[in-house]
Amino acid sequence: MARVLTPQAEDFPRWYQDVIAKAELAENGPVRGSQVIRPTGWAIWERMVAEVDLRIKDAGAENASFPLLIPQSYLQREAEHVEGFAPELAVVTIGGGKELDEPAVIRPTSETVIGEFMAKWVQSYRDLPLLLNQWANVLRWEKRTRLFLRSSEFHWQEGHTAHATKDDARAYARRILHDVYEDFMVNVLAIPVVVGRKTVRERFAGATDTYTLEGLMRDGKALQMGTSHELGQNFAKAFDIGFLGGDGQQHHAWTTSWGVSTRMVGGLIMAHGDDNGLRVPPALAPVQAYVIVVKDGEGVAETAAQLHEELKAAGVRVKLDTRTDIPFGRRAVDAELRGYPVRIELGPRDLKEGNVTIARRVDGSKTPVAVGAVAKAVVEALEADQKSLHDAALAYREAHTADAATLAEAIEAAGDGFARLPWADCGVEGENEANAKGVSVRCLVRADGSVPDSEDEAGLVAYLARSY
RNA sequence: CGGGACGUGGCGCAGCUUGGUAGCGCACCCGCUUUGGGAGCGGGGGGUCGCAGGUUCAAAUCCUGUCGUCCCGACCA
Repeated sequence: MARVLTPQAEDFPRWYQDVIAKAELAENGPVRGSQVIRPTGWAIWERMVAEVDLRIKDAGAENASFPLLIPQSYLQREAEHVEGFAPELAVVTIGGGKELDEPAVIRPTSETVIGEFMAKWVQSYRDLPLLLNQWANVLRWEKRTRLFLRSSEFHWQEGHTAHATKDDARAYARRILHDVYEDFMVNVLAIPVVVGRKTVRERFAGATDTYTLEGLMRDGKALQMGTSHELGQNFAKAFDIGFLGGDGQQHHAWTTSWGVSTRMVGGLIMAHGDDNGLRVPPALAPVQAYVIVVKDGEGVAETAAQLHEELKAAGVRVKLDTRTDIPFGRRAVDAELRGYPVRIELGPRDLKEGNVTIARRVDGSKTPVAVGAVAKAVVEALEADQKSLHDAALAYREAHTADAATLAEAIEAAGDGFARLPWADCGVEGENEANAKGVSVRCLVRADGSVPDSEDEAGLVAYLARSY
């Protein structure tokens, strides 16, 4: 077979670009750092949106929409926040041909505008918690961009909540972290993640606590797949989000923010993809089953249409391909590039036996199945492949996670995956030293794997890795 | 923003050293033959060589600048 993609082992970054180009997921836009997400890529994102949105609503948050343009002065109200974002802001200074009295920044994130409105909407402790989310695009003038992983403009979901107490805010930030993000990543994306706490150095600008979910890509580098922050009372004070408590006193609210972005598409590609292209977990896949007519013949088109309907009725997301004017090999390779989990191949040869061929993307297997048994076989295959994709990713991560006794050892081990090192043996100095060598502390976790309340807790373990 | 590489039809590249006005593979269109892993043969369309200057009778080839892309590093979802 002709070589379609650069093999991962030969040049991983090149492989990544090849997959995106050949599977027609996305390409660069005309302005540097911008990206065009093509239908195949956007369909994947839409599925992510659907699954995450469902979980966000289960967690009680409501969707709303806030403006793209934010008065520049808003950003300046929270000292660390401005400092963190100032270098990457795009600022609109002219509108309708006239210089604006106050420049407006294109949102890099919406803590500030949303804070302004929360202040209006929250008066009493009875107005809390206020649980908001918006699906939006944001813009950060990135210096070095990569499709999906880091583009200037990207799409995401940003949740913003206000609570009466610190404990309630913390509980909610953690709830999102586990019940929305971790659940989605593990059960839908089939990507095992290390869930932990960011060090002060890696914390979000303006947050008091930042939590993260770190995935391991097939080149041994870590990817931050999502974050959830406790903002303490920083933004509440800056925007005067105050409320009258049951005690008759005025209090500042405690706020949180949390987000996942189109970066997850990049994570999906790099966590599961192989030398034949993308492998999309069935639970996520926009196209789970691909009915493909290999060759025309007696009753072939009819059976294909019938299977298409049957699978649809069985709740499978299915696509029918009857384009016999395009060689079969090309269509099969395309389907593999796009990572469709299951292909149902049929032509005269199969039908003569009363069979079709079920080809599975995960392991490349092909099995003849009786026409009448297709729906059941497909559903079973989808379920099994969801699991095997996850198990393979988990096995990969375990094989690429090393326990290190010293910082030097950890930096060495981080060349090929996660290195675990007691935080006590690393510390801020160790973190700086590792950073100088291209290795960062991805997060801190407790010995039992749970998420710490503070980085000063005893017995914490640091996960170090090279990262995207 | 620092270091390196590179910009030539949609994609991948050759041509540049030794200036003379553009070529190959894939893709695309038409026809026939094909169709069980990116089909074969024949015919055809498409680029002025990232952009802007300069040198020259003449520039894809030389010089300057600029923009962009990719890789590595500093910063981020």
